[in-house]
Amino acid sequence: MNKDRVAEILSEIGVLLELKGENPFKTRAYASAARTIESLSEPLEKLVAEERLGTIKGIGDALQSKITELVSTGKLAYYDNLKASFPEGLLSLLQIPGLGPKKVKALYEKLGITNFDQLTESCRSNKVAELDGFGEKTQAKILEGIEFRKTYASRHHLHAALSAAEPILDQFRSHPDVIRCSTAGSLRRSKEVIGDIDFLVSSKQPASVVDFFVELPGIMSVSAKGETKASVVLGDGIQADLRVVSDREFPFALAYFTGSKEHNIVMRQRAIQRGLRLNEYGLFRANEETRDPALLVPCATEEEIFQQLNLEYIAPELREDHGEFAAAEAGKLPRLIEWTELRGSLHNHSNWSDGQNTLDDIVTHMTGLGCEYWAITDHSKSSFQAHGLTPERLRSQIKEVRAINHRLEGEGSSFRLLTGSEVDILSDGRLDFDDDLLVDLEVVVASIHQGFTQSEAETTKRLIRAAENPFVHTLGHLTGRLLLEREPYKVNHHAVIDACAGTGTWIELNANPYRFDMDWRLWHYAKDKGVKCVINCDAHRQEHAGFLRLGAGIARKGWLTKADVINTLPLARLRIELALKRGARVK
DNA sequence: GCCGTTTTCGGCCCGACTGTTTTCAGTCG
Repeated sequence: MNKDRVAEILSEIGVLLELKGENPFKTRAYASAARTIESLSEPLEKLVAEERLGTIKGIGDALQSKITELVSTGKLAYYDNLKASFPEGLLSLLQIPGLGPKKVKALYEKLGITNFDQLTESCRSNKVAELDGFGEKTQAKILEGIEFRKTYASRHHLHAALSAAEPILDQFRSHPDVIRCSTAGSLRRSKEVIGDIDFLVSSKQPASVVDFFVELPGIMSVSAKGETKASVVLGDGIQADLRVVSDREFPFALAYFTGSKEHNIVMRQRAIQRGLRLNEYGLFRANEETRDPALLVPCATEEEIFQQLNLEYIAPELREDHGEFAAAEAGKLPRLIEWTELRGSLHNHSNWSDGQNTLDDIVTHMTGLGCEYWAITDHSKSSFQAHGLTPERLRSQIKEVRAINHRLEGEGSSFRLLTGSEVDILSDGRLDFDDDLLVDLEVVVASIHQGFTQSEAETTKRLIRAAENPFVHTLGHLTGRLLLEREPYKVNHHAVIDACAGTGTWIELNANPYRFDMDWRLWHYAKDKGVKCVINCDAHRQEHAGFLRLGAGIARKGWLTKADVINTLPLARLRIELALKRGARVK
């Protein structure tokens, strides 16, 4: 039983207790313990074995004994009994907007509703509207929610949310009543998957801005609209929320709505410890909730709020309560990488395998973007589905790349293509090409493309074996996950990272927004082990060069700096590192 | 269920909006 599964069970216990109508603080204790366990940096088994669980904040006697039971026996009687007291599927009803634990409880107890079909049926026959606390509108909203859920996913890839948000932000920027504006929430924190888009605006005319927002073209429906906030559904099914505040309140509201929730809780607690109150309206010298301007500690920017709480400025990407407070207090926050520091991508495809563009097109486009280099790493022969290259075709591609580089040199261009391969890691961990071919390539990325069903131990062993090949520079997309589509294959990340630390092998941060693989939560560990990151586009068409920006956002979430990322190096230095990686093990 | 320089009980982050109510509970972020 791994820690993710333990966290999942604790979090589910929290929800089930809510459905039971338990003390909300008790349910919160389970939810908070789940988050704590999920973000542990050392193995849960070790903590349990050494009986150190109780030393973790938020885990007391009761949770310690439950987690110990889970980890050592793989089961938890308390959870099994609790789960058995509710019908299967009841929890899924919570996914409908407007339905929380209390309403789901009422639907279950009064009407015996346990699934979507029964709920639809009861709404259609008007039974739901007759319940206490429900009404016509609630009933209609539930039906709408069920329908919406069928049509659209409730969560979205980062690039989809960004492309929907940026034009709207531009509209706000040019609106005369808007003073300052920003996105907030998970989008601003650069989370890999976004639930909804949050906009924050400061204005002296909030009503005018709210009206403007709900009237924007491309808005499908308006779900809520008040004096200072509104919720809409955009054309592509993404929900967007707007909040309008005064300009004095803007930095406080920005910090508040950027979150994360966990981060905010700590911020508030820090304020309370200093005899202050922090909310979305300000930081106040008071012991109770207030909005009294006379008590305000004025802050013009987010930076000043952090200062008042004796913290270094914490970048939005780090606001997950994953150690940022300890570092900010000690003045030890890293200077995070900027996407403009990236100079090229070391894992990309061309029309030689499954990419769209010719080598010449790639040169023109990437030169135009200001890149210094671009590695061509088409698939290897076992990836039939992707027209993987045979050794012969790869040899001719190497010749063509060299010819192009020769031509570029003659033209006085400093841009270079790099020869390479995304070589398949076969089921037993061997590579799809022999070493005598790999040695002739400048860049080798090794990735898994088949055999997803192997056990965690087998896949881990496979990756480690690939990492140990001296000609491999980088392990590509470690888990093969496709966000919101395909589960990652099971990998013991820590073991793979440890192995890479030993061999000097780099790990890819695949910047394709469907992948963002390796996950940001693991980079801090990799960085501490001295493992370098390569932020790769895995580009299959030239527009994918834009993924570099997204990848840098994810790298920032992983606490990475310019020095941690190989492809911030200028070409000459990169070539030295590419050679050193091999030279360290090959004479 | 957790926690403690307010310490073994009594707190636990808190405000906006909606819908159902007629003063507030539930949901959401």
